[in-house]
Amino acid sequence: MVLTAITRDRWRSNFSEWFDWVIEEAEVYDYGRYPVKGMGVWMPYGFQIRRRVLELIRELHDRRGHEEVLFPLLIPETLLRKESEHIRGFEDEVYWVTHGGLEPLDVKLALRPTSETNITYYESLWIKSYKQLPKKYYQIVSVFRYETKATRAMIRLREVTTFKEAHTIHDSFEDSERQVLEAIEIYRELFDNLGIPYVISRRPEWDKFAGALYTIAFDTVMPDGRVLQIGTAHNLGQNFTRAFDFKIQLQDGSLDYPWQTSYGVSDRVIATIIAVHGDDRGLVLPPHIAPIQVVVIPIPVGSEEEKRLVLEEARSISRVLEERGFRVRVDEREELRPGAKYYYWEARGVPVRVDVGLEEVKTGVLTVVRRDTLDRYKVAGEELPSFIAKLFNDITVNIKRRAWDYLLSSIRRVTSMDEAREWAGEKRGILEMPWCSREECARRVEEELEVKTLGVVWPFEEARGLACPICGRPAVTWVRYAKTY
RNA sequence: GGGGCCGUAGUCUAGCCUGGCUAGGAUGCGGGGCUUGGGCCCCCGUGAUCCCGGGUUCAAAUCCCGGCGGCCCCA
Repeated sequence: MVLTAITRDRWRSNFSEWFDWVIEEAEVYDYGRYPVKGMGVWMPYGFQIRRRVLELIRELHDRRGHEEVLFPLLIPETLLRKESEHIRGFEDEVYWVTHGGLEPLDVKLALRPTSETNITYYESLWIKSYKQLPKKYYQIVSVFRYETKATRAMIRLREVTTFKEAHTIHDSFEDSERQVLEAIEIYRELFDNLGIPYVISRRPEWDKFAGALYTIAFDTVMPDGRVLQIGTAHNLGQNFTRAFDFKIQLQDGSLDYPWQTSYGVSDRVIATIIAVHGDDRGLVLPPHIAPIQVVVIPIPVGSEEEKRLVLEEARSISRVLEERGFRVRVDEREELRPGAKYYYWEARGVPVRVDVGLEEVKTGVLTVVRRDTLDRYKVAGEELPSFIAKLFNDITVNIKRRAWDYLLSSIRRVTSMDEAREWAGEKRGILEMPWCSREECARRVEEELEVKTLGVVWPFEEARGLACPICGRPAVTWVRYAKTY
């Protein structure tokens, strides 16, 4: 009866294949069949997961005074080219609309790769005074990037269908700095809420957002040991407002360019929920975002009368749980046997299962199984709602701790290149080394270990008394490297 | 940026090298029977412009060229 230990062998050793399998098996996202590279379809079950994540994102922004807006998808070339660093960073991956019907357009139209330019244009029309600031806008939209590298479902797309981009504007540099901190707090809260572990790094100069003063990034470690960027926050300084010649009146009556920040998260948040919590049987969803939180499986055995009793009991349990606010489904399908249903709902990550057979009907004691560990419990019927509520909490805590344990065990802090080379032999996770902060040294490490620089540990951490393992100069801080997606 | 592998029912796959028969199987789906405490079994049925376009040939899923798409490795 108990062949219910969870395994994560495929999850760990064959992550790409596992990921493609799970999003299809759980009917989250149909990828690879659409006749345009890098584009996929959110299926009903996946859409519901996505919707709950978006609700959370909206709540976190709204609570802190952000206002949701919706800007046009098409950005004329003239706007996109206003800020020179910005266009240089995006130029080779922009999709262009060049025709209206058969007519070639005078001004090409970009499918937005991001919206700094058209939003700044409107801000310059709307905002005239420091009294209107700070202003915090956000939108959740599709963005397009003509990726030339291999695309992957939900992780590297040409149409990013779920891009939450926030754009803020301030009357001083200090206030924009405070805003970057708020952005970091929002993302901490978002990822903590979803049980997603992360490290925060300040990206190196050569890898910051095109047009920004600097970029703070959230990264996580995938089961295969490669690192995925899951959120970024940029201080844009006055770069865009200068480019748009956008000035406001300050308290002392003078005119100056306002300061901006922008920060974003994408489909990758959902991909990460799937990746960090899943196992060889499929999804493991945090209860608060699971479309179905409890599935009741009737086990119809015996006489017709006994089958009827079992089904009625299953329905009655479902009603009670629904009244308590749980999202419940009774799987009454007659063509599937209970075992097949277990696999079905486990693949979809339903947090809790309740089995109802003749035994349960007779004794009033129910069999409850939690998805994250597959542990079984015997629970008296009247205690079921409170038991499940507590179980949700346990599951949330357990999967978060498990994910954090994995991330923390993937970080290796070293002080010499010998140790770094040893780490590179395994190529799993994140390497942290003292750094003199010169690009030259980081580039040497990138080249020798075949990694990318994630950036310096944020918040800033002194590397007291240590030397840069490359040049031997005194180290200023700690820097992170990893193989990335 | 460079290299390699691959594309056959919804899905997975055999056949391709060595061109020729009704493109075979599994799974799924529809119907029927039997069953139901961890992916039951049996019968019948259904489903493929063999990715697209061009070429070679009496004949192309198979060989050649181009495109589109997917996966992997290296920089």
